[in-house]
Parts: sequence; structure tokens; C-alpha cells
Amino acid sequence: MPTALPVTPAAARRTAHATRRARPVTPPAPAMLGSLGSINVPKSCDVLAERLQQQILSGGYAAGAALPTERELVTTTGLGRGSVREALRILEAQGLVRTRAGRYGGSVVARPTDALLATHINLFAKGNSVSLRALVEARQALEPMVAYLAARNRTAEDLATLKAISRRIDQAAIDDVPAFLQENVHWHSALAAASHNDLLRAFTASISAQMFEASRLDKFASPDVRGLVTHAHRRILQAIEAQDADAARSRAERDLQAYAVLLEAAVRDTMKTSAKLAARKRKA
Amino acid sequence: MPTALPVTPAAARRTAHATRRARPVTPPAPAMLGSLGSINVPKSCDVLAERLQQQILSGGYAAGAALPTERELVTTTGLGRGSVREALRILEAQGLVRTRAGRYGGSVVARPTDALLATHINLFAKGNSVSLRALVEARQALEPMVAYLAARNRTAEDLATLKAISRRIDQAAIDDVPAFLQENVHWHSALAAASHNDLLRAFTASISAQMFEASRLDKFASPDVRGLVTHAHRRILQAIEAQDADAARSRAERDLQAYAVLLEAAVRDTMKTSAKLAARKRKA
DNA sequence: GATGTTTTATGGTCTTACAATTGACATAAG
DNA sequence: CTTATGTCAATTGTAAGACCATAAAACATC
Repeated sequence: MPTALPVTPAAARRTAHATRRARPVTPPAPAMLGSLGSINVPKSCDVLAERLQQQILSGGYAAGAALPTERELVTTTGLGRGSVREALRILEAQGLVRTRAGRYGGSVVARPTDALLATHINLFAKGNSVSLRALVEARQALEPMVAYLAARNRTAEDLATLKAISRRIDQAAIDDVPAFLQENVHWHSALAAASHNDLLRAFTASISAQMFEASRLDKFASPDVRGLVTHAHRRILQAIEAQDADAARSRAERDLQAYAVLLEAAVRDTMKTSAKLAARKRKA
Repeated sequence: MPTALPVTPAAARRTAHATRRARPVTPPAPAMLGSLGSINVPKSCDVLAERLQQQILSGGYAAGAALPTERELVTTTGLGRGSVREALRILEAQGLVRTRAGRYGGSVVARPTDALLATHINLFAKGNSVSLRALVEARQALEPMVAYLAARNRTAEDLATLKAISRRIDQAAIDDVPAFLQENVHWHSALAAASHNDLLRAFTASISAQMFEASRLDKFASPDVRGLVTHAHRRILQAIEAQDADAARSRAERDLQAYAVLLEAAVRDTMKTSAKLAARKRKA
């Protein structure tokens, strides 16, 4: 071994970032003429992705229309195939295209699905460690309006779906907690669908899914809570059937308020027990 | 020209999709044992992206930590560099990593920003041509809760920011419509920030931006509306300063209700004029 | 000590090549 | 005539290699 090499490269990388982060990234701003700040050199794949995105959104391509093939894009753009493919992966992550292999395959224009938006909201929440409290508050904001709109805009089919789910929830509430929680998610999704507002539907779908996870982990589904939930659903369902929008909204509001209080109590409990556990640990 | 070649390949692709779409995609479901439905073969870059995503979200990498270099990933995963790079583009589109070139560059773990979530919500709305009505309804759902929370959680700094923006809006409302609309977006963003709820902040930021675009296109900012808006802001700001959460909420509710009515009237107007134009066109 | 130069590890890009996929078409079987 | 089967060809999926561009550290020079 030739003694002191500059440093093991891989190990250096790990520590280098802290050093870089410690010093001010932007120098004291030279205050030159025009004050051109932090010029940004885009990657070729980003440029292509953005152009295609614009063409798609501006109606240049209808949903379901085929994009040029990768090799066509290579010739028309002058880029390499790797860059073209990276651009397509970006668009795919945005839900704007769907790519299939094989002859007559290729990329076709798609519309972002609820599920995709939900995953992005999920990533945002997880990545920024959004608190359960914030989640509940968001739901408190959305759900009354959803109930209001559902009462106003529901179809007969929506109503039938809601009734079926409600029945299954009542049944599962007795003893099958996992099924109860799962059907609960279905209920909220169906309610959101009945509102016939795509944006609210996607929002609530995401939040419901996340609260489902949370309630699974925290085992927050005591018989009391289950009873409260089923009762609230019944009352809201009645208002929706009668198409009494204001009643649906206020019932959803009251329901969620009670739910929030219960949840806070449960969280306090959990913290108390974990504190107890910590104390026991310290003792030992 | 060698007469009838199999078909021009590019032209065939355009029509092939319609044909494919016309027939039922899923055959009558053979109902074999196990009923294995529509097996999905993931791409290698998707697999890698998902694994890295899990590692990032499960705390395996802290925010700011460096991922292995592309070439390291190539050796550890056995994939080609192209696939590795495609995976990184996916993660970048999800806002989970940020990649920089140069020595000691590479991909570092990041947290999805408000702006990124906003663009994804925007893409969803544009891609699914979500109606302006749905947008307004979503805002009606979110903003009262935002005002409520802002009144409860605001800091002195939040209040100062809101006051400054409110002053600028009042000034711009007199004659500078573009500035008025722009500052309006700032107002809503600042209000959302004062709520100290990350999720609601991101949601309302996105919706405000979209409504800004809409109001720009529809030129919906008559003096009447401007007056209504400034007055509403003043009243909400007072409630927030007094930390009267319920008042802030109900004032936001009433404000948005009025706004929605005005907007609907404006839209009816626009439709009437466009109908007139169409009639004139038919006549000519 | 400030300034310019070199070094070097890293991402950015293009090229080439081949494998895997899959819908269309032709063919054969019933 | 209908249905199963095989073949084909265009397209994506993937890997490997080479080279360029970038940027920060290390070094040399003034």
C-alpha cells in the first residue's frame, strides 16, 4: 500500500457534504450589474421533458395519442437515446405518459391518476414528517365540504355504493377491526367520489390512506371509536340520501371534531405509555 | 417508390392504439385456479427507484445524506448505468433526491418542496381538466380552516408579514391590477404559512397559483371584486391579530361564498359573450 | 496571503450492441 | 369459417464503453 493516499474516496464523500453545507453557498452577492443570481444549467433530459410536457398540456397531444418513438425523438432532437429515455422517465413519474415495450409499443399520453397524486402527497407528507395532527386538520377542512357536495351532487348509484359500504362497516365494527379500518377507507373514497369534485376526491383519497396507515400503527380503533364512527356515518348517509347538503356538512364537522378529540386523547395515552416504558428502562 | 410496403410504420403507430383500445383489453377472465390477474413486470429502473425510495423514507438516509455514486450503484446492483440514471431521474421527479455534477457531487437526499407538490397538483388539475368550479370549491374547503389555524398559531412575524402584504394589496387595488393579483397570491401563501400546517400550506399554495392563472386569463378582477377582496382581507386580518380563530374562520367562509357567487356570475357573463360571438359568426 | 493552475472524482452525454417484448400477420388445424 | 399456433418486425429494455463537462480540492506561483 502506497502509504498516505489523498484519502479513501468513498469515505471522503460522506463527510464532504457537511463541510460544503457549513459554509455559505452563495457568496456575498457581488452586486454586479443586473444582479444575475445563481445561473441554472438545465440537463438536456429536463429540457426535453419540459417541452414535451408543454406540448401535452397545451393540447398538442390528446390523451391516448402516441408520442414519437424514442429513436424518432433521438433524430428530431439531436439528443442521445439515454437522455430521451430519462426525459420519458420524468414524464412517466409525472403521470403524463405511459410507456409499453414491444412492437406498436411506445409512449402514449396519459392523465395523472388519483393514485399517482396520492403517492406524491404521501411522499410530501412522509418526507416532511407531517404530523398526524396536521393530517387530521386537513381532513377536518376537506371532509365537511365533501359531504356537502356529495349530498348535492350524488347520483343514485353513489348512494347505493355508500349504503353497501356502510352496511359492511357496521358488520365489521363488531369484531373484525382490520376489515373495519379498510372499509372505512372505502367509505371516505366513495364519499369523495360522490362529491363529483376531482380535486377533493384525490386529496381525501390520499389523506384517508395515510390515516389508515397511522391508525394501523397506533392501533387506534377501540370499540368506543368504532361505535362513534358507525353512528356518524349513518347520520351523514341519511343527510346525503335526503340531499340535505347543509346537514351533511354540519354532521361531518361535528363528527370530525369528536374524532379529533378522541385521537388527541389516544395520542396522549400513547405518549404516556412510551414515557412509562422509558422510565422503566432508565430504572433498569 | 416500391409500391405497397407493409405500411408506413409511423402512420400505423398512430392508428394502432385506437384499434387496441377498441377491443376488450382483459379477456373474459379464464377463471383458472388462483385467478392470477394481469401480471406486471417492472423495469429495473423502477425496482431500483422503489428500493431507494423505501430506504430514504424509512430513515436509512437522513435528509442531506449522500447516496452512493452512480458507478457505485452500478457495481452494487449489477444494473447498467443507464438504468441507474433513470432511477435517479424518477427519484428526482419525486423530489427525494437532488443531483449535482462535478467532483464531490452526486445525489443527496432531499425533502419534497411545496413547489414540487404544487406542480404535481397542477399537472393533475390540468391533465384532468379540473373545472374552475372544483378549484373554487376546494378553496372554500381549505381556506376557512387555514384562517382558523392561522389565528390560533400565528407568530408575531406571521402577523407582520400579513400586514405588509395587506398594505401592498390595498395600494395596488386602486389601479395596478396585475400587482393586485400577484400580491393576492402572496396573501394566501402567507396566510397558509401562518397556519403552521405543512399540508394545508402546500395545498393552498397550489390552488392559489392556479386561480391566479385563471383570473389572469378570464380577466376577472373588476373594481367591485377588488373592493370585496380588500375588505374581506382586512376583516380576516383583524380576527387573526386578535387571535379569534372562530371569527377568522367564519369570515373566510363568508368571504369565499361571496367570491364564489361573483365568479359564477362572471363565468356566466363570459359564456354569454362567447355565445354572442358564436352567433355573430354563424350569421356572417 | 491571494491568485491562478492542475488534478481528479463525479455526473452528463453519445454510441453501439444486443436482449426482451408484443402486436400484427400468415399459416395450419378443427 | 373459426380458432389456435408460429413467425416476423418494430419497439422498448438493458448493458458496456468511451469521452466530455463540471466542480471542488490540492498544489504551485506570485
